[in-house]
Amino acid sequence: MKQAAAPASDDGLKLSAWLPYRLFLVAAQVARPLESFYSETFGLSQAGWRILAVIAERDAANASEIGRACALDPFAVSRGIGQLTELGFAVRRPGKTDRRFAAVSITRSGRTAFNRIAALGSAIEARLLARLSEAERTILGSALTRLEGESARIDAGGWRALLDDAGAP
Amino acid sequence: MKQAAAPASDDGLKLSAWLPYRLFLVAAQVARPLESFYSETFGLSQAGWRILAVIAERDAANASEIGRACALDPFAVSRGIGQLTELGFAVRRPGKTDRRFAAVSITRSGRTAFNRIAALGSAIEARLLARLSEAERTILGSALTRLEGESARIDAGGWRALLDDAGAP
DNA sequence: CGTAATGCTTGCACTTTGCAATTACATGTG
DNA sequence: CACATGTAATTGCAAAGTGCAAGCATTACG
Repeated sequence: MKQAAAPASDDGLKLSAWLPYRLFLVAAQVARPLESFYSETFGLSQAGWRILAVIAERDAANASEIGRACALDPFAVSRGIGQLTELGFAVRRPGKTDRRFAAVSITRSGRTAFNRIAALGSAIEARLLARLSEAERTILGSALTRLEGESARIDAGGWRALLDDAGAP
Repeated sequence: MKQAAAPASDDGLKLSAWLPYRLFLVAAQVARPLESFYSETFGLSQAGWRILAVIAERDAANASEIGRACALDPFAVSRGIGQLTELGFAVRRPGKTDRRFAAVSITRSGRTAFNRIAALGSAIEARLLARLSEAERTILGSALTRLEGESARIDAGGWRALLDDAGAP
């Protein structure tokens, strides 16, 4: 049997031009320096950072709220919170009315850490935005809102749904 | 010591409005159905899929070219190629002139698999693009090109560089 | 030739992840 | 009021993935 180099492309999907990959690439490249900062400075994981950012803007949250807010499954949230409490960046307290929902909130030192990371994060965002015109920023913002919505629907539908409706509403 | 909920936000970084996170979110949500498709259908890993996509558009590539093309370190590339050859989706042949550079190329069945995955990928992209106007697509495309460049520079510079030049060229 | 450099692979320890089972609590039902 | 049922969160463990030192094969250079 031969099994060798087939001539050239059949389907027109070029990875480097495929929208999801391009989004991923920017996100990944930009996440790397940030990640090495918070991981070597605070020993924080990616999930830990995301959760920290979420509880920094709410003043108490339960695990499933956090999960929804930063696209993390319950396991990851639980472990992330565990890490944050170990580091002294968050506290868990049993919920007021329903004690199954533990209320997680950020501590003073958690906020300090958050602010240091956020400063870097803002610097990164500024660097990116500097490459865009005012008009482009506006359009990108509104386009992203729609893309977020659509991608959530795509995710929820699963891959089977994608093949059926090759041309459906 | 008290360590409890601090009042509210200090630094103005809202995760859900932070550009890199928004990009990541779309990319991640959209990648999930695709990933479950190729993983349950072909037993392919994420790295495997990326490499497959790369060798589908070149007709022979060495490991470091592949690595550069899809942002994977040499170890991951090596293992990914290993997986692809085990699945019969790629072949390694010693390089023509310099036999340290093994030439990796896609097989017929690899191309078949690629086309099936690419069909799904294109469907996803189409769903996303359908949410944008023609003008938006153009602008998004050109903006992404610049963001890719800038994010590569940010990545290369590391986090120390980001704090220094709070206001540099 | 022999030594160094290059491209890639492998083995092994370590970390992360996915999932079943578990705990803890709340609520509805006879 | 006991008891089944449902829900939120956690934990233990196996599987998968990752990072890195060391290895092999090959080429380049003195």
